[in-house]
Amino acid sequence: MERVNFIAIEKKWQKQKLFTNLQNNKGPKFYCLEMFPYPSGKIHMGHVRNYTIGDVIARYKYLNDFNVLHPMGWDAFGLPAENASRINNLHPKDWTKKNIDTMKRQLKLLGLSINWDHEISTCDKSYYKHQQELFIDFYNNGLVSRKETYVNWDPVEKTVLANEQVVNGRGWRSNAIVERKKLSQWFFNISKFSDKLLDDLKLLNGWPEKVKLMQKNWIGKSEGCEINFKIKEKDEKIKIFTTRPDTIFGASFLALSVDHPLSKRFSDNKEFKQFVLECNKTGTTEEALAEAEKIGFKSDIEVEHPFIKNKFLPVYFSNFVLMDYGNGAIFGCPAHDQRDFDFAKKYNLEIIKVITNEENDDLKKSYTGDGVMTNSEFLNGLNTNEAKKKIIEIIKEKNMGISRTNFRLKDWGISRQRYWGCPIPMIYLEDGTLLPVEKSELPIELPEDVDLKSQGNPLENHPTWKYTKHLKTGQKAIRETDTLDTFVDSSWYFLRFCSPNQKHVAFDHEEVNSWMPVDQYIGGIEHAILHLLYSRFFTKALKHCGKQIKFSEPFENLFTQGMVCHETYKDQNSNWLYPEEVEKTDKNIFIKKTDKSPVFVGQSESMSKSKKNTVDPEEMIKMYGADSVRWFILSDSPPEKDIQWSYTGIKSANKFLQKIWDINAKVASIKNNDQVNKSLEEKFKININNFINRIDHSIKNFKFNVAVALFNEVFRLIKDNLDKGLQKKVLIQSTTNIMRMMIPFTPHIAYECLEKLNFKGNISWPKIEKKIVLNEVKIAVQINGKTKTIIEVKKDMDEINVKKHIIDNTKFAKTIGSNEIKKIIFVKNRIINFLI
RNA sequence: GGGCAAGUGGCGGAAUUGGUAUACGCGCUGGUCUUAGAAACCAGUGCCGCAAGGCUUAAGAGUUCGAGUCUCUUCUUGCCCA
Repeated sequence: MERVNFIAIEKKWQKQKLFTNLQNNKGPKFYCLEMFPYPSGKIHMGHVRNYTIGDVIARYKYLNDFNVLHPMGWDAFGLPAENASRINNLHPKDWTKKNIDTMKRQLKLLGLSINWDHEISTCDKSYYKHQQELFIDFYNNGLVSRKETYVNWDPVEKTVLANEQVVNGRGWRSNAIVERKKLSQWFFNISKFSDKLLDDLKLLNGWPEKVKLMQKNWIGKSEGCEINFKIKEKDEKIKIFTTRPDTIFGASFLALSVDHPLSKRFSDNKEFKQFVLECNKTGTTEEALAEAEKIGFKSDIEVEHPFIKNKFLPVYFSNFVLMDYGNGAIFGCPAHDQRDFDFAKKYNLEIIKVITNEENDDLKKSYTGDGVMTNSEFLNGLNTNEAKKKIIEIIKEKNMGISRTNFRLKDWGISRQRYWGCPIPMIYLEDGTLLPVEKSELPIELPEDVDLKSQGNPLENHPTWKYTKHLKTGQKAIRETDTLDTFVDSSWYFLRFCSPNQKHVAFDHEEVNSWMPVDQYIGGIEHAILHLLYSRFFTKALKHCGKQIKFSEPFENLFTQGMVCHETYKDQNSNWLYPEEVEKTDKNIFIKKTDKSPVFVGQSESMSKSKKNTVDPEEMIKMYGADSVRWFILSDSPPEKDIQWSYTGIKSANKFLQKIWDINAKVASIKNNDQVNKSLEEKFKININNFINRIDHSIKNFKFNVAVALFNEVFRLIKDNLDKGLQKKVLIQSTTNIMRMMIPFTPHIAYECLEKLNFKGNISWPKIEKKIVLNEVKIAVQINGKTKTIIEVKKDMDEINVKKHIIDNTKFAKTIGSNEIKKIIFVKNRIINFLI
C-alpha cells in the first residue's frame, strides 16, 4: 500500500491557479468573505476554522459556475504592535510586516483559494489615505462631531482605556484604579442612523436571528416622553425623560446627573464638589453603574408634582443618572424601578405603589412588570399600556411635555490616544479654528521616529510631527494627535477589496456595485455587535455622503462559527502548561514531560495564548498535511458550535484520507469485467446518486460535519463494490463524481486523485438529480405505533400487498396473536401501523 | 432580574423536518499480523436480561395511529442585556 505524500501533493497543487483565483468572469458573482485577521504573529486554530469554512463555500460556489471573489487582508493597526515594540525593541511597522509575512505563508500552506492580488493592509498608507478622505467626507456631511465625554482614564499610564481594557475597574496593564475623566473626543454620529439601523435588520434574512436580536437590543429603542417639573416658587422647569410616564403618581424624587446644567449652581459648594469626585470614581460602563452603590447629593431645590397639588419632590444629584441618557434627569418611582428603590431605601424616601400585583405586596423590592394602576387618580383601573397612552396624551394636551423616542445606542467614540492607528486628518489654527486638512495633502502619514517608551500620547509627544501650516492661508497650525479606533479600519475594508489598487478613490463604484453586497460573510460571534453594526453604519453613511452605492446593507448572509477549544493544564505550582509539555501515562494520568510531576487537567476552553491551551496549526500541517487538518476541523462538530481539538480526531482524519487514496488507486487500476451484475450495478448507481444529493444538501446548509459522515459512508460503499462485478466505467464515474465533491474540503488530495483517475475536462460540480427510491424498500411494521420489525418489500407496494406479505411473516403473526385489527395506517415506502 | 438558545450512548454528534432513534467518527472490547510494542486490518459495542423480550432522546404531563421533533409545567447549562 502506497503511503500518501501529503506535503508533495500539497506543494504541487498550491501552484495551480485554482488555489489563487476563482474568478471566471462568466457566471453570476459570488463575494465570499471571511473576517480578516489581526496580524498577531502566527495563525491559530480559530483562523484555520474560519478560513477553511470560507474556502469550502468559495470552492463550492466556484464548482457551481459562480464567479467568486475570495480576498484576504490584514487588520493591521492596533495596540498590540505598540506593546510588542516596547518589549522587543522592534518598530510596530516592522513587527506587523513580519507577522503578516508569517501568517500569509501559513495561510498558503492551508491551500485556501484566496486571490492574493486583492490583498490589502490597513496600516499601508495606500489604505489609510482613503480612510482619511472618507473621514473628511463624513465631516463635511455632518457625520463627525467633537464632544466632551467621560473616558476611562488610567492615572498611571496617563492614557485613555477602551472598555475592554478595564478589568474589574482597573487598568489592564497598570492595575491602577480607572477614573472617569472628561475629555474632548471625536465621534461618528452613528446615532443619527439609529432608526435605520434598527429597521433594516428586517432586510437581513440571511443573518442568524440571534445576531439580529443582539443588535436590536444594543440599539435599544424605547418610547417614552419628556415631562417638565416646575421648580417650587420659581419660573423655572426641569425637563426629565422617562419610559414609564404611567408611574408618575409614584414619583417621590427627581435625580439629576452631576453634569446637569443645574449643577453649576453648586459649583462653589464644597460638599457637592466632593460628591462629584466620588461619582467620578465609578466607571462608565452600564455594568459598573448598575453595580455601584447608588449615592445622592440632596439639593435645596424642590419641584411641584405635575398632577398632585401641593405635593413637592426633593431634587437629588446622583451617580446612576448619566448626562447622555435622556436629558440627564429622571423622576424616581421607587416602587417600580430597582435603582430608584435602592436609592429611596438609602435616603428614606417615600415608596408609593401605583401598580397592583401580588408579588410586591410587602414592598421588599421593586416591581417592574405590567399590571393595573392604583393610587393614580384618573389612571386607576387602566393597565400599564393604556395608562402610558393616556398620560402621554394628557401631558401633551396640557403642554407639560412631549412624547419622545430614546435610543440606547450612543455615538461612536473614535478617538484613540495611540500611535499605531490612522491619523485623524484635522488641524487646529492658532485662533482655535478647527479644519479638515486639504484632500490634496493626504495621506497624513505617521512619523516613523517615535518614542513609545514614555507615557502619554506618542504623537502628541513627538517633537515636530504635529506642527504644520494651513495649506491655503499659510497660517501656523497644529495637527490632531488622536488616531482612529481600529474598528474604523474594518468598517469598509470589504469595499476596498473590490478595487484594492485604486489610487485615486477609496473604491471604484462600478467594481463595488458589481461585487457588493458580500454574499457570504463568515466570522466569530464575538463581532455580532460592534464590527457588524459599524460596517452597516458605514454603508449607510457613505450613501448619505452621496457615494454611488446601490445597496444599503453590506452583508447579505452571515455565518458565525464556533470557537476551537482545548483542555487546560496546570503544573503543581499553578503554572499553565502547553499540551506538548504534558504526556499521558498508560494509566491515563497526565504528567509533566520534564519531571514526571502530576498535571492538573482543567476545563476545555477556547484556545488562548494566556492559558497555553493552544495547538500550532503549522505543526499539525507538517505532521498530517493541510488536507487532514482541514478535514478534521470540518468533521467533528457543526460549524456554528464550539469544537474540541482532538489528537485522535486529527489522526483519524489522516487515516481517512489515506483510505480514500487507496480506494481511488484501486478504482484507477481496475480491470474491466466481462460478467456484469446488472441489478447490483443499478442499486449501486442509485445509492451513489442519493449520496451526491445528500452531500450537496448538507453543504448548502452548512452541515459540513454531516457531509463528512456521508463521505465516510459513500467511500465505504465504493470500496465494498470494488470486486462485485460492476463495470469499470461505472466505478470510475461514481468515484470521479464523489471525488469532485471532496474538492471544497480537501482540495489537494481531491485534485490529485482526479488526475490519477485520468479525469479530463471541466472540473465542475456533479449534476444533482432527485433522490431516487430503490426497487426494494425497507418499511417499519408497527403495532399501536411501536415498531416491531422491519421488512423489505418492492418499491411502491400498496397496503393490501404489504399486509399480505406481513401475514406470511410468522414472527409477526405470533406477535399480533388473536387480537382483532381495528385499523391500519399505511404510509407508502415508509410504515404500516396496525391498531389492535 | 429580563430575553434568547440548547439538553440524545463513555465522548463529539446524526436523524432528509411528525413516520425504522443512536448515522459517521472517537473511545472501549476481542481477533489477525508482529519477538514485543506501535501501526494497520477485521469484528463487536445505547441500557437491563442467559434468552424470549422489555426500556431508552434532562424530568413530568398533553395532542396524535405514531413525538427527539409540536404544546404546557419543572429542572439544568450556555449566551446576550441588566
